[in-house]
Amino acid sequence: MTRKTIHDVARAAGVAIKTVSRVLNDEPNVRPETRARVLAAAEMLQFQPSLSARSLAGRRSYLIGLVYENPSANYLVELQHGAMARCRQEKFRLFVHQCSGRGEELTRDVIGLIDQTHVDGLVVSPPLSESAHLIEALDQRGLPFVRIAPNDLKHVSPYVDMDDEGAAREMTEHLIECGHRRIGFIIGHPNHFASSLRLRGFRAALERHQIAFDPACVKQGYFVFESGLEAGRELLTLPDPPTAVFASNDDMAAGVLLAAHELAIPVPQRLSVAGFDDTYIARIVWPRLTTVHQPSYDLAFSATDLLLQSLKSGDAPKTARLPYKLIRRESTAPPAP
Amino acid sequence: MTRKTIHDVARAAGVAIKTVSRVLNDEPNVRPETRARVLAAAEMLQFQPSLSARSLAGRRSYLIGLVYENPSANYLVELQHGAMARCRQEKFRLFVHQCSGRGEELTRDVIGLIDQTHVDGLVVSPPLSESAHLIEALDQRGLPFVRIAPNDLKHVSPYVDMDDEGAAREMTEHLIECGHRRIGFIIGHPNHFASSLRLRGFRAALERHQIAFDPACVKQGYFVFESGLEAGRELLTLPDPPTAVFASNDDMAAGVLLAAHELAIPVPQRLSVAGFDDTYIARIVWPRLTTVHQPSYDLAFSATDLLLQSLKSGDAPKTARLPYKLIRRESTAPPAP
DNA sequence: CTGAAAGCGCTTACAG
DNA sequence: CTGAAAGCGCTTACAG
Repeated sequence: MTRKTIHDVARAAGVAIKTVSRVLNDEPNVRPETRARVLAAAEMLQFQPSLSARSLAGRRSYLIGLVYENPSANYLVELQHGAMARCRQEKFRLFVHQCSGRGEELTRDVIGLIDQTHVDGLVVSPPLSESAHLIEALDQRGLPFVRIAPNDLKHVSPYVDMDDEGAAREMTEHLIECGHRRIGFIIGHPNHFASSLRLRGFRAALERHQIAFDPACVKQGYFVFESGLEAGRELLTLPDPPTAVFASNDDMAAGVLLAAHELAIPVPQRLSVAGFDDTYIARIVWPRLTTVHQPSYDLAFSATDLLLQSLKSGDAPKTARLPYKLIRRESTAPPAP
Repeated sequence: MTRKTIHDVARAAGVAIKTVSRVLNDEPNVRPETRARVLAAAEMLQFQPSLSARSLAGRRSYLIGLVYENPSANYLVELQHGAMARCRQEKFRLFVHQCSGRGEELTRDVIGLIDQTHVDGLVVSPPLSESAHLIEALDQRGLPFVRIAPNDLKHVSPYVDMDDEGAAREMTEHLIECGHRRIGFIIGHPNHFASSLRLRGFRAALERHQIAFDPACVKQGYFVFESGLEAGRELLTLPDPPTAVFASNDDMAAGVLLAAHELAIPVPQRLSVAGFDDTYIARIVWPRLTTVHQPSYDLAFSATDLLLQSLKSGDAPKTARLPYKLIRRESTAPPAP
């Protein structure tokens, strides 16, 4: 059962390999009936063009890379599947690549990926999308790439993002409207630009409602469960503890929930907890989390879409801002009287 | 900044390209000093061999495929990273591929992946590792593959697994030793062979301790949270509800936890809940889950290792059985008096 | 609208 | 121990 080649198809269809190539690549200048004959032959032989041959001969590999660092599993899988789904529509394949290192080492790692695999372009997820060193190297390399949730919006490369600041502001206002005045906040990982945007949104809501910002109510977290647990413990054992805590992602919010349970503080009766992202865990913890739905799948799908478009047209880069959505569940409520 | 080729390296080192090729592939018959010269030149030029060229010219692509269907995010990411880690050690790259369809359609999907990407071998995760149609097609194709947790242990291809039955038996005995006599069980997805193994282990423990098996206490689940929630509600509203529930994975156990919370049944005081897998969620729900640690990362690492070995040697296939571990946390305790 | 030739960057099979 | 030639399966650039 040896692999069929373009020659087999050409022979079966009674044409030259160039014609087969034309049909397969949807190039013009093939008579409809010739095209049909080639297609039939390819179908009959179950022909699959060799990616390596295409990649070596042509200037395109039909391969796209998705690079990431160390996001939470749920977020990562959504990114992957969003990007894969878009690739599949165009017969592209996706290389997912977990990067290592920072700065120069990171850049070397990614450039190595590019040189070895000949990917046509890259989808760069946060926080890699914020690495100035990497972005510069990619620029210099001339390889098309699209960033997800970047920090530098003035850069020429396409990107997709959501309004992190607005979403955080809206969530904070939800808590304020519930009647909370003393609200704790857990900042995300310092390497993620989104962290500062979410903090900014939180502060903006306080200001708008003329609630004083109390630094004691703000803790640094790292987007992981344990950091939320720890911050939660600290906040809830404050002399004057907050009646609500807004964590910058769901994992940390789950940590706050556990801290509350440990301290036998009922949620939401005596404490409201809000998260961010609306990942799987927001729906499986108890009580289920009020959170901001971040469209991770769509962000990746859309980023891949922009990448594919720019590969086709070489056009001016575009951007896309995707909508978020406040999801109210059982973890938030008015404070106890 | 055009890509460096083997010719550039050959020129810089003053040798023929064949010699560069030898050095890069660790072939014998190169004088140490020649080798050193080539290595230095490659390093200086930051040379990265083209995967497509290697793949097209040689019989190896240095590419491995990890195929999966639709596992939970945490499990999937562990598999991916385990396989990637082993690949990286050998300068292989990993293609992760989410399969679609069943039976013939599935097979076509995977064969398409093979034909297009020229992967050297496949790591086949459950439940694909149980698809007779796929396995047969792979056999016929002559492509090396390693199965994770297969159902057919007599097949000649290598596999890795863990003792699902023994683990389930041990967990059930833990509950029995706590003093539980009426124990609910939630079966995993019917397409997964592990589901029946875990059920078998559960029943074996009951028998061993002469506890009657009550079909009313056993519910069918599908390895997803919602199915655990539903099964949990049914079990806990039984006229004579169980004092402990053993779910075949953590996601479903989290569902049982939520059902208990809804019904205001304190865990573990009035209900013990046990899971299986020890994924991330086991540590973030409340109370944290007593569960079986399934070595997913290691399973994938080990599967990839077997695959790489068989690619090198063409040797007789091997198998590996990895150890599991009972993890006791706060969700299980003796029943209320 | 169609095709014959050259070449992508490597490895294989062979020669020395 | 080292190298010159042929070829992997496609696409590019060109010719008709």
